[in-house]
Amino acid sequence: MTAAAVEKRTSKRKKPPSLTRERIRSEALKLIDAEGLEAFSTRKLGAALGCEAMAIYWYYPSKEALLDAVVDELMSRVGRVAAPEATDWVEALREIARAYRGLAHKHPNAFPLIATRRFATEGTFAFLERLFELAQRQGIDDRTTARFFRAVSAYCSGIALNELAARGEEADREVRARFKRVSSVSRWLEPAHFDDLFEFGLGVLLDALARSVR
Amino acid sequence: MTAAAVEKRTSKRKKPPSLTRERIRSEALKLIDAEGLEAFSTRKLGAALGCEAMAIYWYYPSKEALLDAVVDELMSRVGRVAAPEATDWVEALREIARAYRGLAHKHPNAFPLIATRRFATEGTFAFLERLFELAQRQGIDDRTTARFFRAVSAYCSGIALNELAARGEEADREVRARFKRVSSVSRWLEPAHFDDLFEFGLGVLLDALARSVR
DNA sequence: ACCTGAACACCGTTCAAGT
DNA sequence: ACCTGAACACCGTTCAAGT
Repeated sequence: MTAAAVEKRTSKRKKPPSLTRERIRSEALKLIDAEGLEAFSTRKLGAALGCEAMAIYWYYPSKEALLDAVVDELMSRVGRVAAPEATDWVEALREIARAYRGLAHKHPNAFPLIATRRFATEGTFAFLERLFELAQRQGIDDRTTARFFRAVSAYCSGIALNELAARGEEADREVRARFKRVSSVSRWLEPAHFDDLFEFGLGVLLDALARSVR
Repeated sequence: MTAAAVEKRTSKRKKPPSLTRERIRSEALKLIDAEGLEAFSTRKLGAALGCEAMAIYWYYPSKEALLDAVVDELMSRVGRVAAPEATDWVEALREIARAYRGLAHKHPNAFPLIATRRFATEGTFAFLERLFELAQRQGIDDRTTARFFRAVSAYCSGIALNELAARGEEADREVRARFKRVSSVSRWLEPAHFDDLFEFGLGVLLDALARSVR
């Protein structure tokens, strides 16, 4: 497309908006990733977008609504990464659990948003719909689906939050040293064992699911 | 004690401070319970205590440190409620899990603090020390102790956060209605089933623990 | 030792105004 | 329709000063 054609196009539709909901949302996530949730503000986001902070309010009614949109995008990603298609429900749940925890590692600053916010946006529902469809095709009743889904998702949220909170816990090492048994057991709770700890609890839950499906 | 005696006492020690770490901490919790975490500020806390906001900084280095102290108090309470003395470790863990979830219901506004903050204060350690001592007396090795402790505590954090986030989720009912399977499974995820869902997942984890102990 | 008060560098959001 | 700019009512924290 020539420069003239572009010119003609853009001059026809009076002028395209420089902001979009998507651009704001993804810039918000980038800022949160870079500087943390506490440091994130609509004013800084405005600066990053090259506009006044108030311009954002034309696209989102509040900062809270914008954060919901960020969560929605991240949750949709979990759904895409772990497409529950060919496998059985136990394995689909395992993949999703891993992808969900992976999200916590990829976006440590944004993850607390997901874990504390209500799990009820468009993108989240779309993803759950496919997951629950698969359960039905496997002949798993709704109650069992609900129970294991809740157990696994709660477990993953908790584990991930725990892992994130453990960053910089070395500072507490001296106070912990005064508690003999805590020190002893804590050896197994260190970051080096995070993968093992996660898979262990997940295995316990999914083994029970596998037994109850058969 | 007569008024004169009181007068003599207080005049001897030049003047007792009107603030203490404990008074500030418990007033902070009261404010968070009443108005929520977002609305909580050092300035409002100052007003509630009858002093300038800045007076708090003589007792705590920052708002963050004060919130850590609030978490510490709440965690110590869980330890006291569920005194792991006479029972075996499986049942001790079950009681603690219930007490921990109970905390979320008693202090819904403060609970996210506990779940997202590092689990490493004086009061928390004192409580864990007793819990891990009990595990040792039962002959449970440190690795198994660590694995199940982590699994159960992560599960409880996640479940509790989930339950709190579900408050006011009725607003999302219309969007959920467009997803057939989500609607169907969600019937079992409603507040009426929260107790059942919690006990179900907890049971799965603790049954596995009971098996591995024997 | 314990607390005040002014000040600094921020917030989210409303609202009238610009283009 | 889309964005600006001033304004309002807040924040956490520093620091000098008071008692």
